[in-house]
Amino acid sequence: MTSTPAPGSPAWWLRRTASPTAPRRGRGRPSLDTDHMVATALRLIDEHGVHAFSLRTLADALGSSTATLYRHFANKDEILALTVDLALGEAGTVPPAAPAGWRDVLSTMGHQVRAVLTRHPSLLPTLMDHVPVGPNALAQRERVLAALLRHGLQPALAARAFTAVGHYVIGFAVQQRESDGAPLADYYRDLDPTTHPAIAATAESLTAVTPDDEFAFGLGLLLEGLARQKDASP
Amino acid sequence: MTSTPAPGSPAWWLRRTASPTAPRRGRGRPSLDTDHMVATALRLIDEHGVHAFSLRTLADALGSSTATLYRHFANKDEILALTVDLALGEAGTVPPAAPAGWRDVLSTMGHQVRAVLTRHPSLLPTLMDHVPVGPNALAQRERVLAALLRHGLQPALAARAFTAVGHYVIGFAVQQRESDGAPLADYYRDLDPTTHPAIAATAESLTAVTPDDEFAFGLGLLLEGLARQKDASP
DNA sequence: ACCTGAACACCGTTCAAGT
DNA sequence: ACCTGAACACCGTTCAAGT
Repeated sequence: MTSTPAPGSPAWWLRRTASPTAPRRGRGRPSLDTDHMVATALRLIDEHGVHAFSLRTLADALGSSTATLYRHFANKDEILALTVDLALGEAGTVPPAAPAGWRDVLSTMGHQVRAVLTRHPSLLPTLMDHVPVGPNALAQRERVLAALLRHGLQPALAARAFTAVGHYVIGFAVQQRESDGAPLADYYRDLDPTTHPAIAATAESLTAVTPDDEFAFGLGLLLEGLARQKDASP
Repeated sequence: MTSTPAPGSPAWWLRRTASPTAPRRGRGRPSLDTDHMVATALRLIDEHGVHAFSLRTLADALGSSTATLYRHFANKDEILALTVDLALGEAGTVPPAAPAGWRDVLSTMGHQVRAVLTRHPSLLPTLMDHVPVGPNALAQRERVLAALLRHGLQPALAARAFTAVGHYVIGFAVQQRESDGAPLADYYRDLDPTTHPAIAATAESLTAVTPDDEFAFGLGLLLEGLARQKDASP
């Protein structure tokens, strides 16, 4: 009895990347069909949000039918996972050409992933659902980890640092996301100061800084903590 | 033209908490119906996962019908938000009775929220969807921020620290969540070492530590970074 | 006044029937 | 061999009809 791995799971990716239906670039006929379908899905999600994305809308945009989609993908989750991986491929080469050190590697990675999320904010829910383990995500993880090891970080610290920066970027994007057109900080500031004095007091200072400054501040804080850890057990 | 706030949004919570249908504890007849419905929803989600949770299953469990649910809640999102807030209410009193300092406050908060997520892992996707702004979430934020201010943290740093710890706990829970029965670390370790040498090398060290140690390590790292920031601009 | 069966407009997924 | 209309079993939400 062979178990069928759930889409988006590591085992599923292993199966998919090993299968002959996986897109082959370089040699042979590239399966442009699949690539085009995923690109179309990404565009639809960017334009109308992941909430409005259905297999019927994708089939319509492709001039096909929903049943045909199942000849290219196992199910909707697979399409969403491929969409996220396609967007992560836009992150560019991480680390940069000549990183000044491990801090530079992680800082660049953080800003590049943030750029991807800024370009595709609708992907945030899907990105949070599963740890991305598609080919582009794996390639990025490999590049960054290799650079960190090259700069002398211990393996355990390198892995944790990669995860910490990734989580920070996603967490920041969630926090920054507006609800109902008004930032969360406005909501906190308008709370009754007598029942929530501390929230109101701290909300004032929240709106003083720009999102970019806030992002850089938190990222610097994270790297500072990592540096302390590195020096503590070198 | 009055805009109808989206469920789960700050504006929506303002409307709901101000409405007479909101549960009133202490005085008058408590609307045990609503509380019981939310508690049942939480139990169903705990038992069968948020994926299997539908209004029909909730109505069946209550011996009622889906249409009746709409006399108590605006829609499904409202029920999910109330479920998350109910679970957050289990976090206990944060900060502890006699915190040794702002580090103790944040550390306790981190461990308590982690305990909630351990008890209700199925709530993770819902918790990531929206920043929780229900009554229990607000009360916790107020308590923690007040304690941080009392211990001398600047308002801006206190707000950032609260958010950073919250994001860290959620991010850790996502990372720890297993997929397909096998931890993510196993997947990384089994990758081809020739194509992904750095991932394989760092994966070995990932499985060496227990989740509890890993959690405490990362939290300590975060607090270390915050301490540096506090000392830099007091 | 309060509740609800049944309908509505969807959804992901499957498959017999077309070419 | 490849595609797809139509069906299936759902879903959240609404409302006319019951009591």
